[in-house]
Amino acid sequence: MNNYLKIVQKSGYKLTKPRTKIIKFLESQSMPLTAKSIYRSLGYKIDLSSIYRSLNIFKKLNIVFEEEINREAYYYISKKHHHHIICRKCGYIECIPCTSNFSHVKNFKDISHKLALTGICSKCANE
Amino acid sequence: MNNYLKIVQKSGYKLTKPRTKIIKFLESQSMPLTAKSIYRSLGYKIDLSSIYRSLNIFKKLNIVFEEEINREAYYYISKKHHHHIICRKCGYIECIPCTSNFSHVKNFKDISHKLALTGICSKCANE
DNA sequence: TTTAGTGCAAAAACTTTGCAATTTA
DNA sequence: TAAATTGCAAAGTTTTTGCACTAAA
Repeated sequence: MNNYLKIVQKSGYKLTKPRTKIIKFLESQSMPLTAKSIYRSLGYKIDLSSIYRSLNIFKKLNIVFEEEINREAYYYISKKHHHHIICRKCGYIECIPCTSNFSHVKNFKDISHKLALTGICSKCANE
Repeated sequence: MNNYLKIVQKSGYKLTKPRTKIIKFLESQSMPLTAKSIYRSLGYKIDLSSIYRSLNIFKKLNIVFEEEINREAYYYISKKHHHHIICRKCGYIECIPCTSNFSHVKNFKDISHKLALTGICSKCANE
């Protein structure tokens, strides 16, 4: 069985149809998406509140990662946390590997971070 | 006159009492604050919508910088952009200088970034 | 005096929650 | 069959907006 689904099940959560559909859909996507766009992509069949509930569980399990863009949460499924840069003009997105673990920050343990990157992509810059 | 106030005025904005109060208050604070906590700190006398409007102007003028924590906007006044790390247990905040300009990210120009850092402070870690 | 800014009330947008009905294990 | 999960409706938050009144230049 799909690895992510196994993680859900082994963590004591039930493997329901909505959860399975959300995970399979996220696996087919390479870029971060809002809860609403997942809702739309799944044909409005799974309730938005259930999507949020599932995503919150997946976040806890480190299956799904969240980033914030303009005060909106975007979600992506991945084995490892990374970052994205978004074009402020056209919305084009690229992945950026995560380079820093912030180990240079003293006085704090268990540091987690979110990076919101925006810019103007080369296509838009040449227009 | 206060430097920040001068910038507001020279940029063509009127130097109103609410704007002056917000700037002076932010100058007295060393850590980022939400709009609501500014509202509260100013005795609920300046309307929350005016606080948001002012902050949005100050952001444009690069007087005030914004960061997002748990989908909430935090604002701080500063000559230069920097970062903050917040303790997930007690809320204690420390400043972190900004080290990367993301010039290694190719394909994008005019890159701007927001970093949301959380961790467990040494005090909470020893409890 | 003219224009910009404020306060108020209401709206908009995103996310969470309570609860009865349904599904999983 | 017991317990967890879903859908629905409603509420909660944060942020924005329209408009008449007020204040700054």
